[in-house]
Amino acid sequence: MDDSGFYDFKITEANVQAEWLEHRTFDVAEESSKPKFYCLAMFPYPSGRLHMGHVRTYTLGDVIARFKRLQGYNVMHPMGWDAFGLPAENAAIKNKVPPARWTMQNIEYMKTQLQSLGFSYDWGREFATCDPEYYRWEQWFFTRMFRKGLVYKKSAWVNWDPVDQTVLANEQVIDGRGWRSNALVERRELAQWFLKITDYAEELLAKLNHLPGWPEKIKIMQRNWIGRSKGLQIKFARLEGSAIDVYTTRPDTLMGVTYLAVAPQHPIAKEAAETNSVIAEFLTACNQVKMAEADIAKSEKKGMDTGIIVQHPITKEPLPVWVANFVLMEYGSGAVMSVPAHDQRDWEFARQYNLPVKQVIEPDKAGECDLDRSAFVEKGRCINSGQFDSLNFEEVFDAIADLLQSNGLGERQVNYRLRDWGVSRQRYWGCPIPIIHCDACGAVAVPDSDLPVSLPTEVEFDGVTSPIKRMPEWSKTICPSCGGPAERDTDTFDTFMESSWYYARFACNNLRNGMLDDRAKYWKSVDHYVGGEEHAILHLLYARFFHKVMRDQGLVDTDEPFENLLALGMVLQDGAKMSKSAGNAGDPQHLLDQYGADAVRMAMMFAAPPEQSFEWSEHNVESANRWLRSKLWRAVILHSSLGPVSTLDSSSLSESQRDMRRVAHETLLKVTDDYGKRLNFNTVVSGVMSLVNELQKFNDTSDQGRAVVDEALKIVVLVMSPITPHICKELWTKLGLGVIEDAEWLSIDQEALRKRVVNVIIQVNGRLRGKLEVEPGASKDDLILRAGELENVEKFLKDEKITRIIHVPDKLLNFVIA
RNA sequence: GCCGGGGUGGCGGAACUGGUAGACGCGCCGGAUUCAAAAUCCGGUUCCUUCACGGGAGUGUCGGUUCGAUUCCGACCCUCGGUACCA
Repeated sequence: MDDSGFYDFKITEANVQAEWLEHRTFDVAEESSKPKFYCLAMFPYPSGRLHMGHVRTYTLGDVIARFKRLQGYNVMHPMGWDAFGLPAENAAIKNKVPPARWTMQNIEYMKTQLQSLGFSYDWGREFATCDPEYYRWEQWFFTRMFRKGLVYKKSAWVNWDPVDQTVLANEQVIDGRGWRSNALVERRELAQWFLKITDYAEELLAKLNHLPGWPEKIKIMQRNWIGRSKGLQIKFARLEGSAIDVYTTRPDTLMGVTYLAVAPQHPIAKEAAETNSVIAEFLTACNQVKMAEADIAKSEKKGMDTGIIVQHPITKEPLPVWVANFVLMEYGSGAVMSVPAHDQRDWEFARQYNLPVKQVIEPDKAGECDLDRSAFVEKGRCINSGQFDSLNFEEVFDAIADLLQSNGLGERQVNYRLRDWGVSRQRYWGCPIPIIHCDACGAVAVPDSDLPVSLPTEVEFDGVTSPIKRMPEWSKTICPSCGGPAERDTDTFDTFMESSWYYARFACNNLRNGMLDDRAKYWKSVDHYVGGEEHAILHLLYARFFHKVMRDQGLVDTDEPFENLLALGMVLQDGAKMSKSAGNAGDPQHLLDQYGADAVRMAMMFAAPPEQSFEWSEHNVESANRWLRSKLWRAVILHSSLGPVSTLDSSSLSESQRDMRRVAHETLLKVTDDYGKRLNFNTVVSGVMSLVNELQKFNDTSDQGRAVVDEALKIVVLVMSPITPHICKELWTKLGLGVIEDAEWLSIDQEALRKRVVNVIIQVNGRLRGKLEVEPGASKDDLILRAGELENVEKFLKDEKITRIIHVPDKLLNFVIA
């Protein structure tokens, strides 16, 4: 680190990080004259070691936080741990370590890794979600929702491993078998707690339109996920027994229904199975596919006639009821009316089982409609529909809705694809559900004074049964309502619960007597949220839901948790995402040791724009390290070794000095836009590299030449500092500019941007035929004259008739010939 | 299956509003420096064609709009993410 030449990242990075820690440089408080800026990257699951996906997320978050800090904001940039989850249980089985201990060890190690990457966190705000001081407020909040009627219990299906006698996550079911036992999984029904997220469906949908800072693609995905639709709920009566309800968005095709299809889990299917062993076998087979929509949708479509007959609500004709493996019990009422002529899936099913196809819609215009080849799924006009013939979609929708409504067989309904959020997990390593079951009083919320319901941590964990399910000393308790003997709920929460409100808790992580206080109102919503695109739906939707419930509880006073969202593409390894389950591929540690944090950060930022997925290659770290020491470091050292610099006098510069200065300010303009608006940090790096290349060529050691270099280097070091903060802090000092964390972003000199000459391209029929270097603002006529003199242009215009000449000022001249 | 992305040299990517395709970096090739090496520096590098100037082709595939398309439109192929118990 001496002025004679070499840059030793090990010494500089260690010193700089020690200084940040010692001075608590990035600690932040609420009182400030500056505007607040809350920058947050999705906190990690402490899986053991960081992988390159983490490095990408946290570097991007850090770059934004540091940039905003330089722009004069009071920046909160916290970090914590999403500490509950399945991998801890898996590790506990494998290594015979209790999940809590394994988790805390991981946190300890990963924290050192984050610190060695030089992130500007306010570590005073750190917490882990497995800390009872955190999850007690989650339990408290759940009991508020419970009281408000936002919580209910119903039975729901889970993957059941019949050998290990345990519930399996979808991830743990591989090719239909339990991952450890290899047994064929079955579905089982269990009583579980649900949160009424559907009560907020309308607002969750509507408020997407008030999130201009979110990528359009994420909003589209959420809209589709919520899946609002307008349709009819229709009753198909049976001769005996209760009617079957179906929901349809296409009542215009009601006259074309030829059968009904119900889910294998539908009561009707079960009823049919009672007297028919073949159906019973079929249902068993259907229940051996795991509980994942993708698997259900991809499996071969199969069905069976249940023998049950229903009546068409208008024609009163008898219709058979089939059970079909592709009908989802969770959506709508678990039964659908099938219109093979106008629904592709029904059409395929009808062909497969020789069910009748009845066309009731014809194309409006002379369109394509060949029912021998496929269903006609577009909207059109009714035919073969009796009284509804010739009506269009809207007309028949209303006519049928009115008719069914008047005879009590149907009603208009707005439906959502979004389902209520099942939060019960039959696992150990999670937040205990604060409910007590009493034979006399039913489910009773644990009173505030008894919170938290703590999870015992020193446990024997065999991976099959959750320890708290076989610890009567833990689960046996007294009913808070009647004082009689009662039992605790031994399920734990879905870990998405913890990550649905952690961002708010960072504002007041040390609050002992409440979930949130006024500090959460000071920090308001997260200004910039950074995280992987894989969270586009579930995590982000659940957090949006929680935020609205917290708002209605008076805990926060904004409508949305995340104002701006940066949804990062995946860091791929061998074409797939890096993850805990993939064995923590891509540990950055050896790269940090060999090339340093700045090089790792820079390589990651340079590799690709944030929203794009890319295949990680370690090689770039070496070249980043090379650039930092042999280009950046050397340029500054070379410059400062020549001694003091005089003041820049922009009016007395030579042409080449003015050009050099223009490039510097153009770069500043570009990177300011890249940082602030475009969020493309790869082009920040390439822009700075270009500028440094230009500076190297410039090589002007005159008085004003050095002043130009001095200004340019100041720009280089400051704009690189969010990405490579350690070396830039050192170089900022060497340029005699003080403490870089206290610096302000530089302003652009508009005068310096003015161009002496511009390049105008000359085209013939849109093809490049020549170039002209002219003064800015050259007229079209002038350009035509000078372009005609170019030999290569003349060659193409000779003997041709020019029909048009297109002129884009200071850019292009295009001769159009016949 | 469904929803949402992506596809540009040997590789990562750039081209921001329809206007010079391939910036910047890696790799590779050639050279300088060196006793030699490392490090560093200089030059070249989409493909075909040409001694050269130049010309032709080219941004997943096919088609369309336009004076001009990586950019807009249509169809298709491949690939990645999500698909409600991985987080």
